Amino acid sequence: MSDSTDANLQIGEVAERTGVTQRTLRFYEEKGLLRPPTRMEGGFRLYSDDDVKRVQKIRKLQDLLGISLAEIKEMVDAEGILRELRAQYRPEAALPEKRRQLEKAIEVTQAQYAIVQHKVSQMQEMGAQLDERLKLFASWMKELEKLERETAAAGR
Amino acid sequence: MSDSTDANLQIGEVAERTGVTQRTLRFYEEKGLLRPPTRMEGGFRLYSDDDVKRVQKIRKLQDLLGISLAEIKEMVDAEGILRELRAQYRPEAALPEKRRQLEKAIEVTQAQYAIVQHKVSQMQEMGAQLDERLKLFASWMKELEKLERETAAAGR
DNA sequence: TCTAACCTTGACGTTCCGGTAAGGTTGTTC
DNA sequence: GAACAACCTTACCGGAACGTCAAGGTTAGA
Repeated sequence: MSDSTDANLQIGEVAERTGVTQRTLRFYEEKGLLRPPTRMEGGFRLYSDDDVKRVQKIRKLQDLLGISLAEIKEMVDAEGILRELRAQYRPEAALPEKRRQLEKAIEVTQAQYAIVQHKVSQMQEMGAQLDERLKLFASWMKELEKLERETAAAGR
Repeated sequence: MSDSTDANLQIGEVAERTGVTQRTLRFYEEKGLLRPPTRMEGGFRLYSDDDVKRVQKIRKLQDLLGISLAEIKEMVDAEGILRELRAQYRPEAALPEKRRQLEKAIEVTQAQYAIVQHKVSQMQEMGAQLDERLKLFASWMKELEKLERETAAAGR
């Protein structure tokens, strides 16, 4: 079984895999969205596959939901809790602590779900409007073409 | 029939109706997203109902599609063309010009439609994942509660 | 006429990075 | 083992899309 936390990717590799710039990866680190990676002797950053996944998650949340990095941090931190919960499932002790973590994760996930549902319905509405408009344009275009043919025939 | 281009709203009114700040309205004007409004003698800006609608359109595009103001400008300009086409429908003259405008409007609208469809499907996928996760959380929660009850019973 | 509420134009601050500079590290080749 | 390209480091400036004062002008009502 592979330890998925072994860090062996340099920043360039991660940038390529995730489609973000090295600048962005350092920025996320600065803002606490990525844990400070381990370093080589010379100071080069070393990332793990988990880091790659985390970056991909961040980008998806940004792209689809269009929310701030601060909010995204809350969400991905909740993901971290999920991993923790799953990993040490279950030491039987510290039940109240686990319960709080789980409640927090549920809360964040529900909020995220609500945003998604809301946006989906808004966008479907928008899509319908655009579709109608395209049909209108198509009919206008036919009108125009007819007029053009008539003009051409008259001018002949 | 009311001339919808009569400008009688001050910037504060418009800000309130649209939910954006006055700063944002001035910024949109600066960037060409809103036509420079007429002014009162003292220099106060006067907006029309059409301006309000335009601002609402801009915000919706930004919020739902998360695209740049430059791209939004293209889209709302295309809307303007639509209004023009509809208004002077049809002076019979300048057909090639009209055709080009219409083609541009169709192109922009189709691009917008494609973005919407793509995002909708991505978000639906995300919604499904979140739903699954919530179910998982719910089952964990039940587990936790069972453990708590057992612990309480043993400690009694 | 005076005052509260509203507006004006700056100018600087913030978020989320992109670009570029000036220099250190790594790995390969001669 | 010295050179060299490719890769990395920190650091700082720039831009988009505004937020937030600041200092003063305008309007409408008492």
